[in-house]
Formats: sequence, structure tokens, C-alpha cells
Amino acid sequence: MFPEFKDYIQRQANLSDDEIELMRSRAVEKTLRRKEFLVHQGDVCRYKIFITRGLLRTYHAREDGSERIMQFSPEISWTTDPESFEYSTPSNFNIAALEPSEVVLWTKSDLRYLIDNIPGLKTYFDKLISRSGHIFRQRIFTAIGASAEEKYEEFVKNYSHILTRVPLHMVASYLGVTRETLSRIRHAQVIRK
Amino acid sequence: MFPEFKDYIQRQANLSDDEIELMRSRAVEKTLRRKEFLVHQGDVCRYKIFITRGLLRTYHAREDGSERIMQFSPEISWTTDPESFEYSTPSNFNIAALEPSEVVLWTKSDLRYLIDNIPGLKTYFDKLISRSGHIFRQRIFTAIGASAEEKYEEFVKNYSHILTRVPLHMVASYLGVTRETLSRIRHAQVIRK
DNA sequence: TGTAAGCGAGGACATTTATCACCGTTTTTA
DNA sequence: TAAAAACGGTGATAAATGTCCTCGCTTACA
Repeated sequence: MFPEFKDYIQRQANLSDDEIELMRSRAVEKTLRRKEFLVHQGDVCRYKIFITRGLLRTYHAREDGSERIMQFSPEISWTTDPESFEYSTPSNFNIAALEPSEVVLWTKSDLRYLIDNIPGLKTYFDKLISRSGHIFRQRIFTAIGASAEEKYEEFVKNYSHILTRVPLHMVASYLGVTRETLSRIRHAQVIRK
Repeated sequence: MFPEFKDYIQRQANLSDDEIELMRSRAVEKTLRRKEFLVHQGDVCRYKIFITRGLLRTYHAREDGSERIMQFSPEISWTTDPESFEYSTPSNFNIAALEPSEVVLWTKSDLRYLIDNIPGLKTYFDKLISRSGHIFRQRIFTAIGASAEEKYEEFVKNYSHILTRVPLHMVASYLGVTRETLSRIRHAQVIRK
């Protein structure tokens, strides 16, 4: 698990061997079974999570059983609940594995220490945050102005690698439509073709 | 205009007089008439904008005349199109004044210089970005899972100070519903009360 | 200061999307 | 490996929301 992270971070940030070793010394590796939770709604999310293998999702479950999926996190990406992680408040979200997964974890205090002592890591996270801001804005733009079909096409365009790995009702929950609507959109597209 | 900014930034970041003076030396002040544009769709957004007085909005206009409002920016807040500003690419958005406004502007290179030379400013922007990320996530959460009425109530809760200053059809464009729907929601609430 | 534009409301109707119920198939898991 | 759960689809119907229109009233501005 850490080796995969090391390969990735060496390509993305210019870290010395010592710096990588420092990151390793604070990292915790964890294997997740399918459907296993890393964070439960109501818990504090104590880790920043790097996924080295598998696929996670971050979602809110309502009383009535319906879900809102905020994020899919495949291998070679990060996730956490930023508010819960930063302020140690109960999270509104579950983070759970959709596939058998492997992750690397850092606590808030360890991550703070690493960022404060590894300038290249700070630069790397700054870039990452900038990119994720862009993704947020695009998603808002689509969510407030696009039809269900346009939202789906946007998803296909941006996340074709995820589309093939998750059930359609979860794609629907991510888009904010019902699974029936999504099913009909797909049907209509097949017919039109 | 700069004096208002100075008051604000001194309270938010611990900047020395020299640092403030450095910011001033790179700042451009600008007065905007109602309806005046600071950025047009298709232009590059060359400035990071601090509003000292008035109210701006950032929005995308479609061919058919409909609009999607991404953000309202009242006095004592920042705005820009982050992608256009960072990468000097054409913006998808207009930024225009809804009220007579006063703003302070910095170009990308000047802002980079200031952030690189004023540590407290970097810290301040990090906090700002963290907060705006939280707002983005909340907005996505509402957009994908709430009814039109819930979206409106959320807006009232978070932005009551803006609600009173913008026409309702713009609130509707921000929420991603039609002005008629918003009008009916408000009517229904009056009746229920 | 008068004229045009903007604004908020609301009626009639169309469209989109959600809800509910059910089915056959595949996948999971005990 | 058999039972249970998950999955994708679809029809009938309901609800939410959008579209198009008209109408007073207010506001902006030339």
C-alpha cells in the first residue's frame, strides 16, 4: 500500500527520500473488505485517506433509506470529510468501500506535522485543492442548470472509468435523480442510437 | 476603497504596516456603476477582486437568455473566476455589479508576488479556501438532494442579507429553479403561516 | 418627469421527474 | 450451492417543476 503511494507522490511532488520516509513513519495502512466502513455518519472522521487500491464512496444516508453520494474515490486519489477532519466534529457522511480496497491513513496532527515540515507536500496539496475546487464548481454548475440527461452525459464524460464499476442506482444518487429516471435516460439513448 | 480592505485584512491576518503597504502598492481601485461588467464571458478574468462596497454577481448566460448564477459577492468578500484567473483561459462567466460598487483588484502576478512575500497572507488565503470548499460542498449537497423549497429555505438561512438586495429571479437562478417556481414556493409559505 | 424596463405574481397547461409496484436476472454470501 | 439480496428495467400514475402568458406596480433613467 505505501509503495503505491510512494510511486504516486514521487511523480507528483518533489520529495526527498527522507521526506518520503517521514511520511511513511506517520502512515497507517488498512485493508477494507467490500461494504466495510471507514467512517460512519455521526463519527468524527479522524483520517485523511489515500486510496491505493479499490473504490470508496462518501455518502449521506437519510432516515428513509435514500442516499446522497458526494464522491467516488478510486485508487490513486484522496478522500476525507474535510469539515469533520479539520474541526473534529461529527461527520454527516459515511465513507465505505464499494470494492475490496487498500488505503493509507494519516491523522490530522500527523498530517499537520508533515505539511509543516515538507514544503513540497504543502505545494502538492495546494495544487490538489485548487483542482478539487474546479471540480466542485463544475458540479454545482451542472447541478443547478442541467437536465437529468445532461447531468448523466457529464458524468459519462468525466467518470467513464467509474461508471463501469458502480451500480447505476449509485450513479443516480450522485447525480441527484432517481434510479428509474436514470434507467429511462439510458434506454432513450440506446433507442436514439 | 483600500482603507476598507485594510481594516478588514488587519483583523483577519496579522500583517505588518509594511506588508499592508506592499499590498496597497500593487492594488488597483475601481468604481463600478450598476450593471457594469468587470468580466465578460469569453474574456480572461485577469483580477482577483475584493469588494469594499456594493454587490457583484458571477453568472453564466445562455444563448436563450437564461442565466445560472454561481455566486453573489457582497462588500467585504472576494471573487474571481479561479480557472480563468489561474490559467489565463477565457472565462465562462460574467462578473457584474448589481449595485453601485467599489472594488480593489490585483493581477495574478502581483498576487503571486504578495503571497510569496507575505506569509500571513498565504495563511489567510488557505483559511479562506478551506471555508469556500465547505460552502461548495454544502451547496452540492443541497443541489443534488433537496426540493426547490428546501433549497430556498437553505438560501434564506445562509444568505438573508443577500435575499433582501437582489431580485427574486436571480435567487431562482442561483438555486437552479425558475422564477415562477420560486414565486409559488414563497406564496405557499405565506399561506401556511 | 414621463416612459420604458424591471419586477413579482398568478393562471393554464406541458413536461420532467418521482413514486410505487412488479419482474427476471445476476451476484453475493451464508 | 442454495437462498437471499442486489440489480436493472418498465408500466401506471402522481407530484414537482417548467413554459407561456397576462397583469398591475415599482423603479430606473434619458
